[in-house]
Amino acid sequence: MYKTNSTTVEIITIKDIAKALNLSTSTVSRALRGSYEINVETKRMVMEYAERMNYRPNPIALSLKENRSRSIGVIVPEIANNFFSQAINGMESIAYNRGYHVVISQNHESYERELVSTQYLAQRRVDGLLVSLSGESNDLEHFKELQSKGLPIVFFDRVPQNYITHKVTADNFAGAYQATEHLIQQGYCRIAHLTSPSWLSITYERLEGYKKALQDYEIPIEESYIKYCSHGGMIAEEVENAVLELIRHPVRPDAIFAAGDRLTTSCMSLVRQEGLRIPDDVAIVGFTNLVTAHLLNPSLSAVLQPAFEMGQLATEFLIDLIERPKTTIRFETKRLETNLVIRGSSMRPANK
Amino acid sequence: MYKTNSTTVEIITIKDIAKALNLSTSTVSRALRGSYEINVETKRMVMEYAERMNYRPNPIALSLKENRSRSIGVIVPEIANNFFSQAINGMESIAYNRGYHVVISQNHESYERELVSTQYLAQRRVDGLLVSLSGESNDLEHFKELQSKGLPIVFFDRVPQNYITHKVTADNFAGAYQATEHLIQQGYCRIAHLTSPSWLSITYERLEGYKKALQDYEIPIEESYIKYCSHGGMIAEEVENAVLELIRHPVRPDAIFAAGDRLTTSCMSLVRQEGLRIPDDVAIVGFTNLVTAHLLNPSLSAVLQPAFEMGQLATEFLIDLIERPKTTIRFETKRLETNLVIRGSSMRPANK
DNA sequence: ATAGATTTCGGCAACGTTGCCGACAACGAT
DNA sequence: ATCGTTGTCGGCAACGTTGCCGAAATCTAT
Repeated sequence: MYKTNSTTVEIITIKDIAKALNLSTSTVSRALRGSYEINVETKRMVMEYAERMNYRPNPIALSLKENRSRSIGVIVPEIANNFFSQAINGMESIAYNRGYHVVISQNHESYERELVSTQYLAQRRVDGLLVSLSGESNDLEHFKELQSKGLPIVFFDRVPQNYITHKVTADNFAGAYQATEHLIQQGYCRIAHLTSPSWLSITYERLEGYKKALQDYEIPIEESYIKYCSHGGMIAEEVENAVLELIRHPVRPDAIFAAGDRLTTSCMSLVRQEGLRIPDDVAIVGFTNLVTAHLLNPSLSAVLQPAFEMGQLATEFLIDLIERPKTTIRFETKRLETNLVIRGSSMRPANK
Repeated sequence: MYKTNSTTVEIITIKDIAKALNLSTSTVSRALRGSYEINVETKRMVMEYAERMNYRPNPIALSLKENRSRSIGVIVPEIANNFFSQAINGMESIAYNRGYHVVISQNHESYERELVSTQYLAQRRVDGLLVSLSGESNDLEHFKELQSKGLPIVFFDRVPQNYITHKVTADNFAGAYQATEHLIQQGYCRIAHLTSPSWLSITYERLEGYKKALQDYEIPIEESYIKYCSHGGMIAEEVENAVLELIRHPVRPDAIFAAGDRLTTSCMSLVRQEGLRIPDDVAIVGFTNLVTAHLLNPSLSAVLQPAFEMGQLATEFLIDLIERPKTTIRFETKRLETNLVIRGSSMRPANK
């Protein structure tokens, strides 16, 4: 007895099958997709042979022919960010179920790299794009051009204002409002806001929530308490300057509401490095999905975004756009609720 | 005066250029690559027109023709892991400089998904693969088959033992030795080890380092102090059971050396949840690149891996394999030094 | 002036696949 | 017997690009 080796060593094509079975390539092709035009017996033969030889259609040839790839491109600022990696997991969960692959790309908060990633994915004929804007992107022509060519794009998290398509965000306004209100209710009244580049949607919305909470509690808005980091925390020096300016402010804030993983962690580091206690000297609430929030010293109060669900929803939107016939679509902007988790970093100190 | 619109709206191909300029596609093709066979004047004309129309060669057509894609595939267990995301950044830094794109894929510690990812990338004709094995992978036939078909593969971090190719790892043995030795020197003597699936290279090497340190200091090895989590921390219950078994051990360990982000953070959570103090009741050292390590409560002692450099090195290896003519290569296994950072979680308590 | 060399370009095929059209046989209906 | 129908299949073209071969025109050398 000898052992049959059923695993392929060479890559087999439809041509090889045709040759081996004395058929034409078109017949094999149709047999494999089960066309009614082909004799049942022939179909069986072809399918068995294909199975045995472990035939897999060449997706590149299909992409070239059909001008699509059954994959969707994702462009995020950083994968080393809990929010984004969770969102990506949500995207994968939906995409795979609907027969799409997910191609991940980073823009590293750079407009240049966002451009390059976008071009790359478009050239590889992804069927759609899921995008969270880089901190540098105010020009969106590259997206608009692709969309006008028929490439569906759905934005999530960092979405552009004047852009007509589906968008998925967290309710940044409400999240920021709750965080600020919580700080106020804990007795803090000089509340600073450390945030991302001013032109980003998330920045604006969170800022508005922050301001509204202050107004509702009749706390004057102090502009020098609001610090933008135009590189979103990618440049350590920038964050350092911002935080130090807050800490060394003539009237030092007694609380900081920080946006994003990096800003929040940097903020905590610097505050402690400067010898201040959290929350006794400065309380902190972060707009972050850090998985280690509960392990920090002190444990970090945080506004959580439903990252996984946002990824899922954005993907469902996108795939609908891809597969829906060219009906006129009413584009939606979906806001998902955030979740404020209160921990040690924002608790009212005993002596206050 | 009217505004000339220089941006393309339609995707332009070499055929379009040929038609517009009354040339053949082959001439245009050669003109664009600057072939000596083409008249300087013609070349100029073609190039100018291509530039103006924003021509970009279709990478899919090229992939089909040349059977390669100028991109390399990366398969990691999780991108939501500081070590891997840092490594990926290292990969990108090298790859882009050498004209390759990086396609990221996750296996979520599952053999099934590793298979799917591998097939996908291979079918998309990536020029090479950078792989860190899933916690479930002991069968490596899918990689061997691809390699035998000529696809270069470089493993990093979690590398297979019996597999002939380049490999890049941290010096897990030395890192574990140092961590264990440090704990011993701090006065801990019942040192447990919480680690990844037993069949992974990193598990074995770290375990050996841990054992060697114990031996060198004449501390008996207690097998019940060694806990494997065969899903690498992906399943909360598994980690919980392992940690609880340690904590509720008749002779409770006074220190835990944990491997990986998830195992370390889960371990800290559970230990504290059980009402034990770190490091007073149980000291902890993690084999992890957690960026928040210094912010944890207590700050976490950790063995750091040079993730970025590992990514770079692995990519250099891979691209060399891709581009090197079929010379007989001496495959290397490179070990990079780890870095033990000592913080609060492993300091000797005062009363000991 | 003629043969050969050089310059400059076009045609064809191929990568793997599918859509479209046409071919041919067998069949039933008139 | 003739015609249209149905069932099966093959051939060709196309997606975008490049390699190979050949062809025409011009130039060089004798």
